Amino acid sequence: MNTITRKQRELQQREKLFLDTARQVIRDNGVSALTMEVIAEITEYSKGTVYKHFTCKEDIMCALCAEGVEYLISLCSQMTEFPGSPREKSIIIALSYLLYAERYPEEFDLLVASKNANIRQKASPERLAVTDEADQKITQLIKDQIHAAIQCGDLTLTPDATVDQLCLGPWAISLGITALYEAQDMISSIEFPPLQDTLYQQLNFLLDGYQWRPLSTEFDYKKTLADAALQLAKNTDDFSISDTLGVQE
Amino acid sequence: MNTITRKQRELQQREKLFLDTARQVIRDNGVSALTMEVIAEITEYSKGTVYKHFTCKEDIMCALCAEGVEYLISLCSQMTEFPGSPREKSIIIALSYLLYAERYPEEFDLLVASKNANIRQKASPERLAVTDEADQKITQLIKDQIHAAIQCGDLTLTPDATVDQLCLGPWAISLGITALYEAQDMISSIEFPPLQDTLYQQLNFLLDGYQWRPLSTEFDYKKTLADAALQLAKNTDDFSISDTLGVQE
DNA sequence: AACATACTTTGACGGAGCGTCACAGAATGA
DNA sequence: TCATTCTGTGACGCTCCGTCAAAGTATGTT
Repeated sequence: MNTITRKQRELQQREKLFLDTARQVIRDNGVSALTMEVIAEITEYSKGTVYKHFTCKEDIMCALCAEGVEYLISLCSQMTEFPGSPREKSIIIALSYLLYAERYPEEFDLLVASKNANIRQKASPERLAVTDEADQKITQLIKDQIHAAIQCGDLTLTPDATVDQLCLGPWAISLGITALYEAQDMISSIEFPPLQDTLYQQLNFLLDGYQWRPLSTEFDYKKTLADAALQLAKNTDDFSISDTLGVQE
Repeated sequence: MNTITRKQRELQQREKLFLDTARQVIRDNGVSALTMEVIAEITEYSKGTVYKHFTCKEDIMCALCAEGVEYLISLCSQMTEFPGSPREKSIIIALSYLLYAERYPEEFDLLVASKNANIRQKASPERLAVTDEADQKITQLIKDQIHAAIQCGDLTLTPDATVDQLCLGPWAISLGITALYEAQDMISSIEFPPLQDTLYQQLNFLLDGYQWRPLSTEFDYKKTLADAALQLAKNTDDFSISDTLGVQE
């Protein structure tokens, strides 16, 4: 009877092994180095066995994305535990995104690529449901802040703007800026300041445009960021985080 | 003597033929259908000849991107000839971007993908220089509006914001929103209003955050958009443009 | 223990597509 | 007419994908 659960457990473990291996390959040698054969070789299973878990290469990529978003969520929830206004927390969420993109650029590329139809239509529906669930959780985090801001009077919805729309803005600007920065070497027409500065600044402009109080002119969000980074650094024992976010005590 | 120029002309014509063919393949059957063999077959040349023009598949993709941006620039310059304030023109530029993305989603995917390192590092340096030049032109269009706005007092730079940074914002938000909309079927957590509404709205919020006058509360940019769309429709004899931009008389 | 049955794993295989290069063929010039 | 140079070709080798028949292993039955 409990052999079934043992089998299932083993299967789960193996899936984790495959995914961990895939992630490591990407971190070491980039997305282009990720092949089914390589995963099979490293894990000492055969290709056929890998295909028992993942319908195709895109399926693995989407699975990695979902895990990436889950990691992002764990960063966010650690950082938003820190007390602060909804706007402070929103900024912290966006900068968690950046933290992820800076540390694992190859995986972030995957995240951008997986928003593309050609990848998604190959992945299995089951896998896509999982990635959707992860996306749902992270948008919920942002939506929560928007709702909280409305509740406490920091933010007032204009008739033609919904919570969903306000949520799209920060998401899009984080995605867009980070994607552009990936290509900065190839765009000579613009002088790129450090990524974190641009994202911090543009996000503040956008939220100021929403009239989301306290405005960036009324409150120093740099301090929020520094505190949150320190908090996270303590939690994870990793003090390079403060560097990445460009905050110094 | 002039046989050299004839040869060159023929070569240029053939390159155009290859690119037009590639674009058509993508429009008809998507990026995944684009193979070197297919281009050779359709044009009735051999694969080797195609490789005389393009170092690899990514090279063709980057060439198509550059042409796409050139098309975008032609849209923009048509629309910005229309009289208006710098902010009006900036909004028109962003919505040209949308116009392109809506009409040729597959080609827009390419544009997003080509911002990714894995594509760029395969393409030839010569080709990348051309795409960079195109990017340069379009950022210049935005920068021109920012400079004009500063000149006439509509916009004041804060000490920590440069023209380049202000230029990144609208670019990133246009890119980010359009990319997210490509994936909207797979993101169930957000109710997506029509793309043009979201972009129009978020861009206004962002520019309001810049304190770029006239603010969206002081001026009806919907009218600008409708006028510009009508202008472009007349220029191109294509009245579906007004529909795409969601403006009605 | 011996056998039957069901499940798991394997890697050889066919296929798609990339990029190359030796050679065939055309153009140019002497 | 022949030599030389330039151009185009497509067969070939390679990599990687995804499949599937067959080998191997576990479980259950007598």
